[in-house]
Amino acid sequence: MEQRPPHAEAGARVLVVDDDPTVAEIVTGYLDRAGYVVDRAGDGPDALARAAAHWPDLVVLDLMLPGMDGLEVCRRMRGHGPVPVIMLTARGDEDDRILGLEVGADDYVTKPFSPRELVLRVESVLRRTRPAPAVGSGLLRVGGLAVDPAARRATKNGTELSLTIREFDLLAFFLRNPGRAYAREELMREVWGWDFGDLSTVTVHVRRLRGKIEDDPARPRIVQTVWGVGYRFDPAGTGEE
Amino acid sequence: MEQRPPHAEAGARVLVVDDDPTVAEIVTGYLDRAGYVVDRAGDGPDALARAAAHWPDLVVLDLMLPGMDGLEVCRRMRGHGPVPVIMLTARGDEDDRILGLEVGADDYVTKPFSPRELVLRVESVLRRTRPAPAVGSGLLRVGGLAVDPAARRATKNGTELSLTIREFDLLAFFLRNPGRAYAREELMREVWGWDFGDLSTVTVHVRRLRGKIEDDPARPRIVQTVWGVGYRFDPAGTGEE
DNA sequence: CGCCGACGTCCGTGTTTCGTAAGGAGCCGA
DNA sequence: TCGGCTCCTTACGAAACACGGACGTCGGCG
Repeated sequence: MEQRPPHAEAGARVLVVDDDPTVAEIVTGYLDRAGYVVDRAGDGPDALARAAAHWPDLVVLDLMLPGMDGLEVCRRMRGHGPVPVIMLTARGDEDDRILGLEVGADDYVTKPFSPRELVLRVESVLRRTRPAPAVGSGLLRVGGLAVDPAARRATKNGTELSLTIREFDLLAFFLRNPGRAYAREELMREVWGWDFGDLSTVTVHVRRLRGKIEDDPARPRIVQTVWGVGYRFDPAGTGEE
Repeated sequence: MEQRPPHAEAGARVLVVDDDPTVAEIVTGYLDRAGYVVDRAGDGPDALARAAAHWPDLVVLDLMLPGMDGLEVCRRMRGHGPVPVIMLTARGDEDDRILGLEVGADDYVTKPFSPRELVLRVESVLRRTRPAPAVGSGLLRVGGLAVDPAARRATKNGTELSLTIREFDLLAFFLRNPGRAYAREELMREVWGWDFGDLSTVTVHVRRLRGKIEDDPARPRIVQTVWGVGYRFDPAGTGEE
């Protein structure tokens, strides 16, 4: 009995975010049997962390979450890269629907829902967005720096850089948002997905990144320090060709 | 029937380089229907010649070409001028990806690919490489002075000013409210966010700012003193060009 | 089990920036 | 011209800040 639906992309990665263990369990079970690789998260920060570790092909997102709500999670996720999102909303709550669509959800399912319906929607959205997982997620290139988010590779002037996960994400974020100054808090939120924590963590990772991409790490030109504010990625600092 | 997708840059010129007539035909067809002006070349020299005749806005380049290969074509093309390039590579060939990164492709598509995906990538790259002119993006400009709050950069007649936080905020406030006179109390409230404090603080910072932006700090023309009142930012004083 | 890399945290240090004080110069009205 | 008030200028101590080095932990891998 071929249980796998015709359009289930083999091994597409789905991240399920719901604070209700029962719901998450059922949904996970169905998606798993449908042939997807399923990851689970119980709240917003958890979701962002897991997404950072393994970028999902689609996110099933409960609108109501403890702490950071679904809209916020969706917005931040989109900050890292384009990803289709299916929202789970309270029954017939029109406001929720509107909010969901505004924030850019690709579809929504109202509770209570049938798990089979959800699976169908997942398939549908994946089919719809499949040819374009790369709109905006293509190669990032600024000056002599190139980052390939899909392959998780980065090069400078043609030579490959060996970056750690954090360094890579940090650099990728900078390439996606060149020229702007970011406070450590923002970087911590956008790259780490944390709302709190020691900000010196950011400082240290910036230093480590600099050590790998700057010609003279003591006098950085690519990732500049904005005194009293944070850091800024300067496109002009990347050794142009 | 308006077939043109919303994001097609009107009449952008795309050069398709592929030695396989079938592939070239299909790609050309899709790009043409998407609203682009498409040119075709079957090999390297041909591509260079056509590029010389009509410089393209973007090149879709097969990596495998008879004679001169895609990397060489890309390199030579770049020698004549900056142009975005999308590489067509063999499926999942990691080496090709690396090569694409090194040689400076802006994106790559692995064969076999869906023509629709290619069109989306073309749009994406064109959108990316043609950054919208920063109009209404919060950039403040008066005369020769320019302040970019997001980047936290300030320039005078094109040369960068190195301002401290307070100086920057002060200047930004002035640029946002030109021509009006402000009491020290107001500046302290608006820029510092304090309702109390030594007003000489404002005086000193105004002086420091003057030292960095005035041609002759002893006879300030940009930030003028309004006797018995406070200070006024005078647009006419900014060295217009 | 031990090794090693990645990560987050902490601390000492040098530098930058800030706020205030104080003396001198400038402006204004009598 | 003089006195009073305002503004300019300089200087300085204190605080804030960024940086580099180092350490302990955790997890993966041999």
